[in-house]
Amino acid sequence: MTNAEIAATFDQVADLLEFKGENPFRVRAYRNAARTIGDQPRQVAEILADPQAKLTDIAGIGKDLAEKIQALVDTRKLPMLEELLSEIPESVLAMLRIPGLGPKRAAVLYRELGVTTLDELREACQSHRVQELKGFGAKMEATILDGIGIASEAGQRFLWAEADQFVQDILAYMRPAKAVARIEPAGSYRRGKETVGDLDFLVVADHPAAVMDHFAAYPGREHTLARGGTKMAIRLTNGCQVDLRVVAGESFGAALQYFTGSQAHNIVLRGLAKDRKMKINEYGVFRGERQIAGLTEEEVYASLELPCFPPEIREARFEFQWAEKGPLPELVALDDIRGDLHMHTTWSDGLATLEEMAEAAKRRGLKYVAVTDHSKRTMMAGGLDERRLREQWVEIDRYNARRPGITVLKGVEMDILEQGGMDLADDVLAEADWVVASVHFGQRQSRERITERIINALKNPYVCAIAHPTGRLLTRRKPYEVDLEAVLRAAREHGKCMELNAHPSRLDLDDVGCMMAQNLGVAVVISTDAHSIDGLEAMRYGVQQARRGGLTGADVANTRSWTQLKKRLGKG
DNA sequence: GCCGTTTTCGGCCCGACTGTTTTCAGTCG
Repeated sequence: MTNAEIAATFDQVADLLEFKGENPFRVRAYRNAARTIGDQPRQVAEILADPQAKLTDIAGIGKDLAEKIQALVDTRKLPMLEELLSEIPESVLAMLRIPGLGPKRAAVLYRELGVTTLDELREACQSHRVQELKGFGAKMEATILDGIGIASEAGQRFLWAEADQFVQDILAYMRPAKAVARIEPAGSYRRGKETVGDLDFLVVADHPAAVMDHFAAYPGREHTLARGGTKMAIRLTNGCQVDLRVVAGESFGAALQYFTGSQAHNIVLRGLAKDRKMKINEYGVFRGERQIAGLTEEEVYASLELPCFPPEIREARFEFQWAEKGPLPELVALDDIRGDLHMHTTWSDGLATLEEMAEAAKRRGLKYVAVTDHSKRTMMAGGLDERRLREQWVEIDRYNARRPGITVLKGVEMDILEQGGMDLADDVLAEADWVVASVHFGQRQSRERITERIINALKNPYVCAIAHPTGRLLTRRKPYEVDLEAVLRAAREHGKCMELNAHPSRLDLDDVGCMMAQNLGVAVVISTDAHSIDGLEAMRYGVQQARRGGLTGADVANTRSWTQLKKRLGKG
């Protein structure tokens, strides 16, 4: 059983316990465990098999949860969950996705009206049986009825790049308003999460009502969900919820820290404050009644003798351990990237010529690019055979001879064949500067078989990196299954790199994958797999995800010059 | 259910908004 499956199981247990009205801290223990296991860089099955390691060493996993994880790994079953599901039908959990309807009221609906599905709930609302219940009323009934539509499409998250567009539009609308002294986006958007569920904005203003009036007139607004003295929430016509919070200037730092989260990060932070007899809220840091910080985020963290963590790592995963050890390592930044090592041209399925791609990369400040068109097996993408590849390399030589101010490397994206062999002969690979190997065919093979094929490619002396190592970039459907940890171990053994392929809509090797690579000491290459000039822009999304995974410049191979990288790869 | 320089019990982050109440519980982030 994979970490993601175990996490999903614990989340379901938490939902059911919450529904039953169990001790909220017990519920939180399951939620924490789900998050921690989901973020684990190692598969827990591996940890269980390792005599040196213990599950209870993971923060938040005690004796009981360790036993439950063991049971899940051994039997794929959890007796406790089965017991819960025999008491409560799984379908009632859908009710928890209705905004404004939590476990307490959902339990009442189930207990008093026997509602088990969203359809039954709609019927109960329409026949006005809901407003008769104690604690409910006509308004609540209407809210629920409205929310049923949302619940069926709930869980919808937006890709960061999409959310970025919404954010820029809102900022462009809000910033010129007289009432707005300052506005900043916060939340998971600011933390650079791969997907964003809703947007949070923080505003400094003297007259909150004027800000909210302006916000209420935003052209993209569909309707207002809530509005109070300092807080307002709207839904956009595209379905995205936007929260706005107005604060005074002297609380700006505390509020920005608070609304950036993550929630787990804030819980740890407030716990640390409490240990020191201090209190943190969105207005500031307090010792007794006295405010001792709040103007800036730096000040808030400094009051607890902590560094101002970059937003991307505020997930209570490793940042507090980092801070204990000393100054934070410098995370990799877009400016650190010197070359892009995966892109296509009109020689195979790219839209721009070799020269256009090189010039566009140069304008982005890159010093080198590897042109990595497909190999012959990828026929429909116009993959190159040995002869065509050598022809392309003649063109590359000719281009480089003009001293264009950027170095173009002779590369190829070579298929790992269905049977496990390489699509190109070793003699031609030996002439290449940069070979990335990838799985395009036989994606439905078993996890073991695909893992074996990739590990086999890592043994080839001319292969430099594995492209789209988790298969997420290849298809909009389910990616292939692979044992990423085994692949990374093999990469370490053979001194190879792992690619993080970035694309605005999908990323291959996510933040957790980066954490795994870092733990195992495998160098990551952030590259775009660009098929057009605009595709090169995706580098920023890749860097953002690498930062979330805690990677520094030293962890990322293409922050080095090509000369240094070549030396490291043992070439020339 | 977890955790422990207040360690085996008694804590566990904290405040805003809503709707239902008439002082507050539920929900959300």
